[in-house]
Amino acid sequence: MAEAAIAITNELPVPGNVPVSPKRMAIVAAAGKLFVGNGFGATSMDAIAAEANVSKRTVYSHFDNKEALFAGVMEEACTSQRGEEGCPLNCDADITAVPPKEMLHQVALHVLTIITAQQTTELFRVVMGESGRFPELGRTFWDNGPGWVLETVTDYLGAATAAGLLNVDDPKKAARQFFGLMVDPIKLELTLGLRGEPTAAEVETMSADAAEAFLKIYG
Amino acid sequence: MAEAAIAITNELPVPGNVPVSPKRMAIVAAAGKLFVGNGFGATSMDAIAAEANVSKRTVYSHFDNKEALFAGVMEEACTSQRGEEGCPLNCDADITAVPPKEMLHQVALHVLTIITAQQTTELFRVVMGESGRFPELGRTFWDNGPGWVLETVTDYLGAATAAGLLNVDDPKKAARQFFGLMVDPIKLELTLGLRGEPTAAEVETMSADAAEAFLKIYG
DNA sequence: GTCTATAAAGGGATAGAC
DNA sequence: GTCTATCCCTTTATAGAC
Repeated sequence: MAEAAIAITNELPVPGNVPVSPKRMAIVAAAGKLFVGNGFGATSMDAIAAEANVSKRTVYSHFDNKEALFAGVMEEACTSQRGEEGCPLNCDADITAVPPKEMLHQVALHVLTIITAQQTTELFRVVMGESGRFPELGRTFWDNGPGWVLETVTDYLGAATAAGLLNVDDPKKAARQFFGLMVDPIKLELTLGLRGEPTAAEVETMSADAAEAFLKIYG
Repeated sequence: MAEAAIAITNELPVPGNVPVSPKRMAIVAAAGKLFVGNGFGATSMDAIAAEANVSKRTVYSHFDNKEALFAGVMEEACTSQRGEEGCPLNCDADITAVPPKEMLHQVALHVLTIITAQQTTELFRVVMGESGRFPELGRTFWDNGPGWVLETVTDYLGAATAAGLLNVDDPKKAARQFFGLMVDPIKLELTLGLRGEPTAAEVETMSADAAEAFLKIYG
């Protein structure tokens, strides 16, 4: 009986067998669209309910208030954009089998492809704008994005140095420098709306430049 | 008669003999405080008028609408924070007389001191959050901040290479790399509220590291 | 769980006197 | 330029029926 009810109200089970209400998903999707488009303060719960084709009372039955809904949207967005699977540093193969230049190039390619995407930029804007008022939001974003990259690269640089492929004295500092060489100031220009998403060729060039510059420091 | 009226209504003339209404200044200051604290969408014109101890009608007599007021706040904030005067690249002395390492160190120190300040971070958050909806705002911020730094550093790197002090083939690209080595990912951590303003000693270390790393690439 | 209806408050913008 | 007073609309959140 209980299982039948779950089957009816949850048409789209997600991996891990966690049942997610389709109405809840619609609300989160609608809220995400409107928060990104209009900002947090200028988005009304009315508009979210209308966009989700759901009554306002239903919104409040899933989320206690506007802030909780915002947090839900960001959690969803962050986890759906992590993209760990495609990362060259996240495979099972021996990372020291690939030349560092090639490895760093691939990592930069992966990271830049994700963070220069239009959708990422729009999410980024909202997170930046609201992280002053939602401290936990900044932490969630960091852990699911830049923080994860830094950690992963730090580990790689340590391993590559241990294998004699690189000459990195402080892997943490070096990872931060590589991060800076990759993303700046392109990320800033994108966020400020001063340029559009780069082409694949441009991303390729930026990645190669970042890897090359990094190797001149630690090669 | 007209001069007398100006003298009465403008108690605080600014350098350049441009008279600025004290009420207008109060409005801009109040709006800046509230926009930073609550975001653009969640800040009301009522609240701004109250914070400025001014009637709402007075706000509308100085700024046509909320957007115009926001633009005014950002223009003021950007110009007041440029800090060009203290920049080592903006003095009259011969820039090639100083060793590049020392010069880059001083530049990084100057830039990092400005952009890691609490006030800058708070402004930065608002600009990021709203630049999707106010394209001109992103441009204004860029021109008065990062864009100016990049341009200035690009010029310096070209001059230093011409003088035989550096070996920079592409000054524009190199300036962007120096920018990345300086500000990332500390700027991101600050914006996300994950850490507080660094100490003077930390800024000093970051500046030295950036200059040192850059010279390993182009020294 | 979901809806319609509504309460209670606050939003942007304006009119007209001084 | 500045103020008081106000229009008209939208907001968040809740009540009560189904």
